[in-house]
Amino acid sequence: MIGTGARLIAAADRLAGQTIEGKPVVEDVVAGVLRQWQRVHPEIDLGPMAVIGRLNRCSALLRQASDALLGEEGLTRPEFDILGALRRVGGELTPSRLAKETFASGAAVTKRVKVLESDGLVSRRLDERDRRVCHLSLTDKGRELIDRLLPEQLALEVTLLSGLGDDRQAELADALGELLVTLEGRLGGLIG
Amino acid sequence: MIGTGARLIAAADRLAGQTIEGKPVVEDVVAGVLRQWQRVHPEIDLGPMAVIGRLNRCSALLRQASDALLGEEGLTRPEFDILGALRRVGGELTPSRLAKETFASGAAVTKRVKVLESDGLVSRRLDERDRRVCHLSLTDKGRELIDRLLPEQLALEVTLLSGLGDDRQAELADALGELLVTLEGRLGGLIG
DNA sequence: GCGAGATATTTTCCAAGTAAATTATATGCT
DNA sequence: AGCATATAATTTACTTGGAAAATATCTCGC
Repeated sequence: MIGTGARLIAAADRLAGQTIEGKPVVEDVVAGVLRQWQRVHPEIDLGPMAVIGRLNRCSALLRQASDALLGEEGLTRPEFDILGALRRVGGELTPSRLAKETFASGAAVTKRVKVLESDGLVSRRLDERDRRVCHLSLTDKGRELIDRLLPEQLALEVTLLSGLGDDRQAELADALGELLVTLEGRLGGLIG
Repeated sequence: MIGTGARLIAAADRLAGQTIEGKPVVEDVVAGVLRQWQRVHPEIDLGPMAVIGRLNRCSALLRQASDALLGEEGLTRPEFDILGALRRVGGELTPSRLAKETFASGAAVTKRVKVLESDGLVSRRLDERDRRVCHLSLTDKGRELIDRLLPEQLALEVTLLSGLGDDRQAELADALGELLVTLEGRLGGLIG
């Protein structure tokens, strides 16, 4: 039987280049929503919705696709994020630091780590100086898993993005980075 | 205690990517993540993560900001989405149609509508032909609320996006729309 | 007209997340 | 030293969302 991941990649492949002379054959769902609003409230400027509505929808669809891939491997996305954070920092993290790295609450990290520990993917070391603290790290099994999954995940993402040319992708990354800097500056203080 | 030292390390980490000439003086959080991965796996192409990581993070921050605004009005975002869908279609919707419009499960719609009905924002009309079906619409109170909230929401979004110039916003909307079309094509059918 | 199956909605049950409380420990002030 | 306060991690209590079951009704073919 063929896996969901393979099916996803096949589906994404089939989508690549579904344009005529650079213009989309069909408009995206947000365009329809914008048109509906325009009919009801012609006086309102819907510019922000054209950006943010699409951003949210793209995010949701991309997330669903990669959740499906991770699901085949028996991992949830938040668990994957924890393994990823531990891998990319290259050493140990405390639960609270891990919460910041993965933008999650402490309680959520506690629960996820408990599962990952019982799966033998993460191990815990107690701090000698400060007995409130513990240090989490990947086991060999955990490192092997994330090192196998990351390329799979990226390969799926490549196909998901392949409807856009490389230059367009770079443009997107650049604009989103610029936006993200201003959002972090504005909201980071307020939120976390 | 670990706090002071760890905080210094964290601060140093945050500064690590800053450069003085032409390059970004402040970078977004995803840039730091990419740098960490690059150190661990220099052979992997992280291009997709530069796009998708930022996309997801922008989406999360924007959502938090507008959730906060809606929270002040006593609404959740999913509830707002339901009111918005009913407003923009300009008439009635069945629960199942509403579920499709708001990308939610039928069960979630049932629960949300129950709350909105008890708040006097949504009303229900039974179909005479087909007694399985009902038709939902906004009450006057519901329409007034969404008509007051939508401009507030858009005004907030304008300020959130104001770090980008208008041309850059249009570029973003365009690129995201192109991406969204390809993602929806058959991925939407396959997954959602 | 009457089953068999299809469809619309709701309900049930469970998984997962958070805020707030709790526990345990460390730090700072006097 | 000793107590008030701060911090790290976990636990608890509660909320929300979805998948699947349940309910109610319709439609089609005979």
